[in-house]
Amino acid sequence: MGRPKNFEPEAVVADAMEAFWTNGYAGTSPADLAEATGVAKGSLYHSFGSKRELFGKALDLYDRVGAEVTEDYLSRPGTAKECIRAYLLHLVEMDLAGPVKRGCLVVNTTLELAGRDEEATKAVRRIAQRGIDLLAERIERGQRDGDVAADVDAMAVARFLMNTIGGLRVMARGFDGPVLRQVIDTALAVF
Amino acid sequence: MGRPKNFEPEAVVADAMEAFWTNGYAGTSPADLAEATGVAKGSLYHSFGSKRELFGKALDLYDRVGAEVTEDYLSRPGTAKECIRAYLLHLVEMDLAGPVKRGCLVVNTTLELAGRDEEATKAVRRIAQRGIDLLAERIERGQRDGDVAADVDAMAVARFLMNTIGGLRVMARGFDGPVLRQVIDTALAVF
DNA sequence: TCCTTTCTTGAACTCTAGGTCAAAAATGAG
DNA sequence: CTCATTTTTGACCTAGAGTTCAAGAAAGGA
Repeated sequence: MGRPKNFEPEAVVADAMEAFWTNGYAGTSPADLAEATGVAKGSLYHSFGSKRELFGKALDLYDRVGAEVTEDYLSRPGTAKECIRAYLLHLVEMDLAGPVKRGCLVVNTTLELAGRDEEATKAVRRIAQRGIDLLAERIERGQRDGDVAADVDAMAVARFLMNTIGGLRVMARGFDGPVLRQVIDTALAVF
Repeated sequence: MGRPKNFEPEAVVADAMEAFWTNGYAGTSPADLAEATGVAKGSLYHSFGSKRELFGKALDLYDRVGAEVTEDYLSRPGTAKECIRAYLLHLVEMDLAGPVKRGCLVVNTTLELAGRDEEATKAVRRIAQRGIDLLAERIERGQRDGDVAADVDAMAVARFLMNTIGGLRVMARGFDGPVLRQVIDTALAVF
């Protein structure tokens, strides 16, 4: 019973995610969130408790979607290197697609909140680790399939690739497509 | 004539740089700056015009010091790869040394302001480009010295290395020394 | 000495962030 | 229909950000 909700919480979280992604955590005010979601400030607080909690849900959503995309790219046909190249190129294209360069919510959050916000620190660390694990698994599969040399240290390369992704997310703010694609080509030469 | 300044502008800029570096641009209030520099708010505004202008000077100082360190490491004896490895290890050590993980002011600024602040966008882009140029020069020297293969694309590798540095600055927020050093080892295998 | 100039400082001001709240509006239960 | 329950909303509140300013202090020049 009681008055029914006027909005879909999932949709509101998605809208909030877009706002945080574009303007950062501190850069997104409750008023901004109200406008972005179409839900009044008071209602947002009633439903989500605080700006910080809503941000937590937004980061979770970002992570879920991102993990899905990663798994999709890494399970496509082709060698490990082909899959990973396609995945990295996709990330760069996404970064450059929009009119506003907003980078990656996880990287942005890492730099804005890691070290200052306990929960955010753990969250971004967990998300990065999962990305590394997915990459390592794909490289190991490549070794079983015979398209990656057996003496490659899969975990080391996976960590390196995650580092490269982080770098691309920074570089994408100031460099253009050709430069970023050249970085990808150079990075993939390590294995 | 007139009353003499009570402080050394350079020292104040250095203190302000530390504050911005630790807490970010938005995260550092005029009150914080007054405390960090030991100069009253009004005086800071009198001398520097605005928080944004003071930040500009702080970023400039950071850049000058950083370029000096880079040039120092790259001009030390040894092969190109040895110099660059020492330089990257130094960056990681600096990142991990302090009790607070503050990363790199340029990377932090890139993610916080690039795209929102015209001048900051140009500044970080210029700083990154100079880093790339210094790395490319050192690699070319390595080719002349015979310690880097002649068929290496120096500019491509330099861009890749700058990307790796950016990545390390992100990863350093959540991963420990051994992981970061492994990333460096893996990255240096490209040339 | 007095004047001009430049610097120093805390008080004061405006604006916004982040959050709370009370009153009104929808529901289903009885 | 009335009630209990839950949601909706803008008004309201407090704290702090970023900036301006007026009053005073420290110099050198006439």
